[in-house]
Amino acid sequence: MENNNNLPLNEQESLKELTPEQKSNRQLAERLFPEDLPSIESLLTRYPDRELPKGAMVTRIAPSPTGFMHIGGMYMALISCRLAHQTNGVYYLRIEDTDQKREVEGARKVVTDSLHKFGLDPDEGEGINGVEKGAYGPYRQSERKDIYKSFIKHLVEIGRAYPCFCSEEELEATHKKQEELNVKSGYYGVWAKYRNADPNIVEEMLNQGKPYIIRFKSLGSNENKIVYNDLLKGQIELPENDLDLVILKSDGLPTYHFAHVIDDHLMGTTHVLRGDEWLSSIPLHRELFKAFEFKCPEYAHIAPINKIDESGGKRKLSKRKDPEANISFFGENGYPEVAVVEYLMNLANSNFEDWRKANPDKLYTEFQLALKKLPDSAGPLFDRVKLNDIAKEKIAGMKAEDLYAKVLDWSSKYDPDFKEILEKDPEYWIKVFSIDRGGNKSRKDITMWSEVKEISAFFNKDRFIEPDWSSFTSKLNTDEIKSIISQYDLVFSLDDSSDKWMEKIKQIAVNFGFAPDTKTYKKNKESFRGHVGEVAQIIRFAITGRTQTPDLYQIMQVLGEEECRKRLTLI
RNA sequence: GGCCUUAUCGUCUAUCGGUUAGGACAUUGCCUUUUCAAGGCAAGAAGCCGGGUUCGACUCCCGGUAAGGUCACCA
Repeated sequence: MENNNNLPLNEQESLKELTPEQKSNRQLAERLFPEDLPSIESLLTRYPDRELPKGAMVTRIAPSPTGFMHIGGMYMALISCRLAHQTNGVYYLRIEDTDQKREVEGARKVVTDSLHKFGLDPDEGEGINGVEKGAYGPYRQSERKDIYKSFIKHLVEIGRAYPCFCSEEELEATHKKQEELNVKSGYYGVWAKYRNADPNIVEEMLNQGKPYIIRFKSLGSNENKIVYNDLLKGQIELPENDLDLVILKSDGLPTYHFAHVIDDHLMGTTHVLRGDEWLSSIPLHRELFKAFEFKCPEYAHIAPINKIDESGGKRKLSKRKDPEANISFFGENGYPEVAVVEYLMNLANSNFEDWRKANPDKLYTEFQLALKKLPDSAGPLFDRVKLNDIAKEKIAGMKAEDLYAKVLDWSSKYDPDFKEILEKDPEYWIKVFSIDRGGNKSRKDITMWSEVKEISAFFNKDRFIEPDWSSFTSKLNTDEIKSIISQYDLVFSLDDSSDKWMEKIKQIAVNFGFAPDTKTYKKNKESFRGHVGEVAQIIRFAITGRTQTPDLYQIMQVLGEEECRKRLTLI
């Protein structure tokens, strides 16, 4: 059995020899936490140091379950994952659900599913099946209440934490007063009402059942500086923390600051990668680590992904205003996940794209991500155009079969109509997707799966719409266009080789006063009305209703003779 | 307002005192081409401002300016 007050026996025996202050602290701790809590010693044994090879990094991603997976969170997860795995370390997931107000149903699943989708499943913590793995759990902060309480109780015992009964109004009032007096605002020094409160008063408040929170008793001074070395930003001088900040909320859950210190210590995190909004909390966190005599992890404070806002300023991608802030945006539009990942890799280490160019076939995980090369600037702007380019490149490199599978998968979720069309004749659609695909001259015309239906609409024989010739501009008149098409209808054969096919179009072009190729045309522009391209364009438009398509010869091969004839006689 | 961070082509960035300031995306042009793409080649495009230090500064220092962050019982 645990003893109740977490004290080694010999100290318990010498309880009587404590100073009055120590004694009262211990009584207070007992009064505040009468429940049976695990002892610090037992916790420290329960979470032993990790046995990892030298240089191994233990990283984590610690989202709060808001039902929304931010692209910035994914960026952080990617970097954390790469760094840990590159060093044979551990990358784990911890759910930071200490804010009950923000609790959203099914939010954890959004996190695990998103991570899974992008190939960033954690080594420890909750997986897609909802089951936790790993020996350093539980990995949900709401399930670690007793752990936090044990440590807070310890802090009270040693006089480094105390209850505060201030109401919201009271706090606001001090803040106002501080503003009037033009002094630093916050709960500190003389402004910390309950910092050195009379034990009797505290006891009375407690007896009255007054609501309270627990504050950390800071020993720092705003006048002093601490020197901190950020993995990204280098050496930074910050003022010491002197605020008695809340560590345990009235709902019995810890604040981020406290949970961070306890969890990252117990779980053996070596490198904390987090948003740079945390940078100014470093003095507090350092003091907290010191209070427990824990070793401080290394930190890298990473700037968020931004966008230009309405007024021209930079702002973090916003959950409410920017659809692309939500990682699900990319799935809904049908971006290949790997394109998003590689875009993010590029943001993380700008030399990634050079590596990618030199190693087009390697997995991105073979790239050595350098912590030192993470940008230490103010935060990049999200560049959809650049992402699009990467996506096009990725899709162009895919096999027709894989493309079919991906588009089918996407459609079954977001476009059942297209799914049905695709499933009707898989072989046909794979042939469609094979056009201009493979080799190094693949078309880069698809950015996301959602575009495929529209781009390949003319391949859908059942729904082919008669081309709208009024939108077609040509130096040829309607009669000539009609004549070209009917002439072509007479001569074309699907048995023709691509050369022969070309020959026939050239012949028609010549009949109508066009040069058979661009070279001839350019040499002697005056003698021709144009070159064969313009005639081919007419046939293209008749067959597809479009001016931009892949190779027309192959299109006709896939469409088949009957369909081609049908379309050539429509006009 | 205090404290902290950041500042190079339109965008992401390289450079760690001496470079014609490099690359990628985007843009434009040319070549190639049956169209459209792709591809190849090329062009335009940048050191916030002002002071220092130095033989020499994008790089180091100081000041200004601008942008971002932080100053919660949210993380």
